[in-house]
Amino acid sequence: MKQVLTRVYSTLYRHFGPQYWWPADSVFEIIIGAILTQNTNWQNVEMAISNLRKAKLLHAKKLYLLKTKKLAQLIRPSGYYNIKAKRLKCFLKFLFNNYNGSLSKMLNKDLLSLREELLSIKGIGEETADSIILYAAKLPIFVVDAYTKRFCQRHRLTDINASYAETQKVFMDNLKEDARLFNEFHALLVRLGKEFCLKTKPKCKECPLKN
DNA sequence: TGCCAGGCCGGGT
DNA sequence: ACCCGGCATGGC
Repeated sequence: MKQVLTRVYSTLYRHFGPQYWWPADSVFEIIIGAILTQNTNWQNVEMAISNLRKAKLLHAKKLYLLKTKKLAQLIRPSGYYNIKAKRLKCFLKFLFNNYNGSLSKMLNKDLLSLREELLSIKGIGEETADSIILYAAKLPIFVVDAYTKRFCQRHRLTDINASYAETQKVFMDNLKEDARLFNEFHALLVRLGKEFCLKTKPKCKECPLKN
């Protein structure tokens, strides 16, 4: 298994090169994006974030003070905008109630404590929490998303209905515990997924892993 | 034009 | 402990 993963990683890296994830200008933007991208095309998320940027609202305090209704309208292109506005507000309430709005204070703790805290916030599940831990806090946890699961299922690294935790374990038990590696590997799987074999209807013609 | 996208929650078995 | 419906836009 270790060798399989190593070969997959090096093949993808050779093919695509570094992905420079997470695509965002700030830690705050990473977290907002992580919530907005739940079951949503990243292109739509970019439109929503662009709206916030144009309105100069990409700051914790500003969003914290913004009415939920107004926030919902701004993030409309990301879909599920009512529920996502509530989720963003829920996160911001947590941030201000517990850390006086300081992201660095919130993120500056050990991985398991941070994960537990994030999961206690309504609207933040395992993937969103792990994305924040890996890409915002830069701590070594492997992010499992739809592409990651499909990858593991189709390559028989897990069984067909493996849980989030089981899928995550495949990577974490067989790779060096290294945030930089986890970052690049997950980003490469998403890149592969968007372009080739990990869509719900796979198009594997030119998949880099074909051999 | 219908289907899909970088999930999560709440209520029901 | 799982399973399912609901949430919604924009792109192809």
